[in-house]
Amino acid sequence: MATVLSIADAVKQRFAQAISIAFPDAADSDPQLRRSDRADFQANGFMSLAKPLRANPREVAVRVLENLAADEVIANLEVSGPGFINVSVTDAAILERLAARAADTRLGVGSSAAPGVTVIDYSQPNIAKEMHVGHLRSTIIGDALVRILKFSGETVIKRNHLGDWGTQFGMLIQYLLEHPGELDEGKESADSGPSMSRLNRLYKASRALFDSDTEFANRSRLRVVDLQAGDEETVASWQRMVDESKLYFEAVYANLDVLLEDNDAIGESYYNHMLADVCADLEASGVAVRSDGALCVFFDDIKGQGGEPTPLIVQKSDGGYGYATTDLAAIRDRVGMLGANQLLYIVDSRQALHFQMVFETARRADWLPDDVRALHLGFGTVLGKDGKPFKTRSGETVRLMDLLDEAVDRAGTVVSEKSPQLASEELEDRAKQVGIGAVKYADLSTSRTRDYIFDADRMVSLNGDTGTYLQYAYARIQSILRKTPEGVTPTAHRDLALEPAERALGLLLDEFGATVDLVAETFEPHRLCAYLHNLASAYTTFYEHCPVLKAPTREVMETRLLLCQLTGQTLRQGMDLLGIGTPERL
RNA sequence: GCGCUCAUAGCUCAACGGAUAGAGCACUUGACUACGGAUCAAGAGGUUGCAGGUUCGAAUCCUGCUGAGCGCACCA
Repeated sequence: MATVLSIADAVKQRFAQAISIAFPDAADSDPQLRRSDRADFQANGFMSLAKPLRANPREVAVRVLENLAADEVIANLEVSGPGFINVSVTDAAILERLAARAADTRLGVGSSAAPGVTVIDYSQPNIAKEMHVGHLRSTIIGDALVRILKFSGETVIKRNHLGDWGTQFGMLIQYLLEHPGELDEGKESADSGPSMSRLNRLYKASRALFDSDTEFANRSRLRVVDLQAGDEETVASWQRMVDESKLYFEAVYANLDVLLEDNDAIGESYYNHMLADVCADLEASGVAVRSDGALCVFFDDIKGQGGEPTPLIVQKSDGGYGYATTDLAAIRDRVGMLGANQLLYIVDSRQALHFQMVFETARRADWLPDDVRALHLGFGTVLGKDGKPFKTRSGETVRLMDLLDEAVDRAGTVVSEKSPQLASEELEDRAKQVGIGAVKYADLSTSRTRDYIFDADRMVSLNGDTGTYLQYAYARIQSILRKTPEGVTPTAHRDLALEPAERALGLLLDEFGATVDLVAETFEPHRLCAYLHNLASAYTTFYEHCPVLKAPTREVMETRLLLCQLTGQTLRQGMDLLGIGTPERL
C-alpha cells in the first residue's frame, strides 16, 4: 500500500511554500485551490489574503506567482480576473499518478493520520414488528457511513439499537403463554417470510384480544411486571420472540446486502439493568430533579407550549423508564466501556430535540467528556409522490420487503430482456444487485437532511443518475478489459500527450481520495454519489472520443486501457463504500 | 407561543464564500451493420420565495417577512 500524493495536494504544497516566501506573516493562509472550468485548477485565496494587507489582490497574486515555476507538476500559471491564479498541470503528472493508483489496492488513498473509535447507531427495528420505509434510510445511510469510516481507518463499532423492551411486550408474551402454539411453523402465509408472518399473526391476535377482553388486558399489564422482574417463564417467552424477529431482520439485511450482524444487535434490554443506576447517579449529582413525581432534567432554553420548561424524563412517576434513560445508559456504556470518542446516531430528524437533551444531560453528568463527539445525523421523512408521508393506497405503512421485492422484480424484467440467455439463478443474482443498488443509490444520492420523496418509478429507472448507470459503466469497462489483446498490458506511458477527454478523466480519478475524505468528515454520502456519477459521465465521454481497442498506437491503447482499468477499480471501490454491488456483466 | 429543518429550471435534486448557478428526468434536434445505443453530442429551459444587511465577491453568512414540514411532560 502506497499513498499517492494527489495533484491537487502537490499544487497546494507549492502554493503554501510560495505564500510563505512572499508573505511570511500569512504563511498558513489557504490558497483555496479548486477545480476550474478555465484551467485545471484555480486558486481563490489571494483576494481574502489581500484584505488584511490592504493590498491589491492582483498584486498579491503576482507576488505569490513570482515564487512559483513550472515543473514536473505545474505546466502553466496565470493571474486572472480580480486575483485568481489559474493553474494547468502536466500530462506526465496525471499519467504518473494513474499508474501508481492502479497498482495500489487502496488506489493510493491514505488512511486517517489520527483514527479514533466511532460507535454508530442505526437501523433500530422493533421486535415483533415489520420493518417499513422508515427503517430504510437509517439502515442504508448507516451502512454506507460504516463502510466509509472503516475505509478511512477509523475503528467502527456498529450498534443496532433494537426496540426489544417495553410495555407492549406484556400483551404479546401473555398471548403467547396462553396460546403456546402460535409461533410454531406451518401456519404462516408467505408474505415477508415465515418468521415475520408468524409474528404478525401473533401481534394481530393479541392486539384484538387486548382490545376486546379486559381480563386479558389486565393479565398483560401484570406480565410486564414479570418481565421487568426477570421471571423465568416470561423471559423465555420474550426471548423466543426476539429470536424469531432476528431471523426476520437477518433476512432483510441479507436482502439489502448490509453489514449488520447478530453481534451488532444490542437492544434496549441490554441496558435494562443499568437504568436504576443511571437515575440514581443523575439524582445524586443534582443533574436530575423530581418534578410531578417524575425524575427530570431541565434546560434553560428548552420550553414547551405554555412557556413551561420541557424536561427530559429519565424516570416516570410510576417508576418506569423511557427511552431517554436507555439512551443515556448507552452513552455511558459506549464511552466508558467501548472507549468511543465519537458517537453517531442515524435517526429520523424528528428526534433532534430528544438527542439535544440527551447529549446535554450526558455532558452534565460527565459521561460525555468534551473530547468525545456526539452527533445526531438526522434524515428527512420518507414521503410518497404526493409529498405526504409514504403510505400504501389503503393507508398503511409500506413494508420494506415489498419495496425491495418491487425494485428487484423490475430490475429482473429489464435484465432478462437484455440477456434472455441467462440461467434463472444468475438472472436472479443480477436483478438483485441492480434493484437493491438502485434503491440504495436513490436514497444516498440526495442530501441526508431533506425529506425524501420515494418514487419507485424513478428509483428503479435504469436511466439517468441512478445506481444502474454506474453499474452499466462498470460492466462496459469490464467488457473492454476482457477483450484486451494478447501481450498488451494496461500501462501509463508517461511521455504521451493526453486528449481532453483523457485529461478530464485522469484528473477526476485523482480526486477519489479527497472525495472519500470529505464524506468521512461531513457524513454526507451524496457527495460520493455525485463524484461517481461525474466519473461515469467522464468515462462515457472518453469512451466516445477515444477508441481503446482501436487506438492508433500500442502505447495509446495501453494507456487508455489503464484509464479503463483504474476507472473500473475506482467505480468498484466507490460503489462498495456505498454498499452497491458491481456485477461484471449486466 | 417557542424551537428545529427547508424553499434553486416544468419535475426530482446538486453547488467546500469565488469568475458564466450545475446534473438527471421530461422536451427539441442530431449520431446507429455499435471497443455492449441501458449510449453519446447539441439545444431550450433561472430575478436561487420576498426585502434589507455584511463582503472585493452571496444560492451560500446575518436580520426581518412570507410559505411548507416537523417537534415541544411521563409512547418510542
